[in-house]
Amino acid sequence: MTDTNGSTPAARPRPTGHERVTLARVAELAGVAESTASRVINGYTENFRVRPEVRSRVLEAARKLNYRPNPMVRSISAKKTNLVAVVGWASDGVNRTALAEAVRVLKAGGKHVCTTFLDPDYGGHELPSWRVDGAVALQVRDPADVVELEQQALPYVSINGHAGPGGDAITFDEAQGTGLAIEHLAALGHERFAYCFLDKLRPSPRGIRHAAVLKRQNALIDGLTERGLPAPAGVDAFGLDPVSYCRECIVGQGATAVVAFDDVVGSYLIQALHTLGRSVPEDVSVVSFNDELPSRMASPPLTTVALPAAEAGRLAGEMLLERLSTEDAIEHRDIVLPESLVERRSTGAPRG
Amino acid sequence: MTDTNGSTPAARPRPTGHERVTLARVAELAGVAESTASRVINGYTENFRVRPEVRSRVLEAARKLNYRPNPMVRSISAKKTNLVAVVGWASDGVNRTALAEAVRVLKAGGKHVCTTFLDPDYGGHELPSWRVDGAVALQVRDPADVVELEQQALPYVSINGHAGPGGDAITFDEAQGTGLAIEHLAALGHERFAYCFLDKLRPSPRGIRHAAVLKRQNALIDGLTERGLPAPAGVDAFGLDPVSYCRECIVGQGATAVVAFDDVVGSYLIQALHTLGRSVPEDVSVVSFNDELPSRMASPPLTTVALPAAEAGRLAGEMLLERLSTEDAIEHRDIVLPESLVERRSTGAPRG
DNA sequence: CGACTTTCGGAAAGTGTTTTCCTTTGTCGC
DNA sequence: GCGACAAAGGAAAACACTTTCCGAAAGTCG
Repeated sequence: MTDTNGSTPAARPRPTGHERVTLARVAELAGVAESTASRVINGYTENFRVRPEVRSRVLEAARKLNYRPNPMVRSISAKKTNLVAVVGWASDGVNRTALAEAVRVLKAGGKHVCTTFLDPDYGGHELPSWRVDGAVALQVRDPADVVELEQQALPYVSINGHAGPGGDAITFDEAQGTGLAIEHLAALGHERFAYCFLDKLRPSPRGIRHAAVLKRQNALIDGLTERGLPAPAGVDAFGLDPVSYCRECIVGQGATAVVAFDDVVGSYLIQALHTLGRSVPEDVSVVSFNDELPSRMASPPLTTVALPAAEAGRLAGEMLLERLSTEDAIEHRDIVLPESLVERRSTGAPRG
Repeated sequence: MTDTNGSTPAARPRPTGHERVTLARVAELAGVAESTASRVINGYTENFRVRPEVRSRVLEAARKLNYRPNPMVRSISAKKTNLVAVVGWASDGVNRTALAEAVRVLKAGGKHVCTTFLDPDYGGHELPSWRVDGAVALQVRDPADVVELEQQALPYVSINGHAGPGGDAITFDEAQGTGLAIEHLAALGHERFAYCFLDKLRPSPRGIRHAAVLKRQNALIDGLTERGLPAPAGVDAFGLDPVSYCRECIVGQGATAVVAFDDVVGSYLIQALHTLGRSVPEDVSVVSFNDELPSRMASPPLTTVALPAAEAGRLAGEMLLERLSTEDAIEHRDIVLPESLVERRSTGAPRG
């Protein structure tokens, strides 16, 4: 440190690498064969015993050298990596919750998890080139996004999105959830609906929107049609800020009930309606989706359709562990989880 | 293919694995040695030439077998993995923007990036056990979070957080940014300030809060003291919803200017103040931080202190690439990026 | 005391690539 | 026609570990 160019003129200081400490060096220091060191360090008990003295000598040597086995090498003979990739991008709270839960389950099952930023918005479509044992796919909308997984016959579970024949899909029943919202609002006496997404709130570089956007919209259209109610306003409103949206698509169209794409959109709507001098729920009722924090923090708190995100994540983790633990082929499973309505204070009977 | 149980009765169908296609199989099919196949596939030109015919035979064989070199094995002799870990969790928009940009730069530099969910909230503190060449650390607050990186002498760059002597730190000048906010508000004539975090909005399992929460708060306290103004209200307000906060800490304390921790908090404040019948900026001025989307969508749009998140990410990526490309030790760099004030419509002179 | 079984631990093969070091073949100048 | 030299590509070592196979020492039983 003090003498910068002193002692070792030829040997450059290798900040990375550090003359990697290998198993061979540990074995040498402990005075045993590599195989013995390997078995001691991995705690083998079958067909192998060592005297406690040798054992501790090996462990001591490993500790002293700060030995870290190279898992890359380890995985080459094991023919598995214990790595699970997350493909796709957890763009919102529901996906993040589900992912976090799936990761928790997978970690508890001894797997390592790493995301790859596979979202096309974040650097393209390549499969993780470092081999993984399996994958969790997040909200894949385009079947093309899983062909790589299918081709490599990699076990995978798709959350909130599409899965091919080689994987499982866990999705939310958007039609049923939207049905709950319609039912609730219709029972209160609403007849004129609007659907609100506020696309400017979530700029999507590739222009691909959350699959749920369309699903909820279509379910709403279908549900209203079934009940003989007019089609919702606002489905083709793009590029509007919240206040403009409210003016044009709610007030302007005489809508008394708004189905908001999610809680964040719902929160903005309430705020914008206030700005326009309308109150919620007296003038306009708002139902949102997801039951995330914003729905509770809004004033009034939002009536919202809750998605079982954590359960989806847990299931995904468990199903993937199951696929990883067997050599046998498991056939495609398609699990659709029901949504539920959480009634808060943003909905009420329409005026008059 | 036609005879399902014909030739190999013992060999179970291995859904995973697929009898991995190795370089040896490619070489065999092409009728060349493994070494030749390897060199062709990697496009070697130095000290090596092949007849075009052989070259194309190899490439054709690789294509036909859908050959993917095993990067695990490759990394063992290369002594590097081309993998960069992201440790920490991109909890908010600023960190996410910075991360996305860093990832973009790193990918452009030929690295693979994978996050490890190293946030203590998401599964504990272990270092990625699969070897990586370097790391991007996100908002590490506790120096203990980088000791592993230091110990392994891994090149790393810390964004919006602490770095030890072996890494670089890129941070935002929160004191300077907060100073801009104070200056702006003081110039308008405000004297009674509040600081608002709304902790309930961001539940943090481990109870560790964003480092910026305290930095901005302290900078505000110091800045006000310097100007001989009273200490801000609301710094010790915990567990309140937005409306309660506004009632107790703003209206109740006679504050006319609020510094909000970020744009989301600022948006909620505006909404809550409306609920209480106060208008922004006539009754209360609000300045937030980050300049994310919510600041533009709020009504009125928020005056906010912008953080150069993308630049931080870009710098982080470039500095890490630099560290990765050289064997020489690079000494610790500490880069502090200035913040800037974006004036919108949530601030004005206090009433009368 | 000899024939066993344990116990302990080393030697070596295998894992899929890269890379170094060769050998073989063809071409050119004479 | 023959030595030299380049072109083309194969054989084998190296990489860091795991795992199988085996041998020697030590204990156990009749």
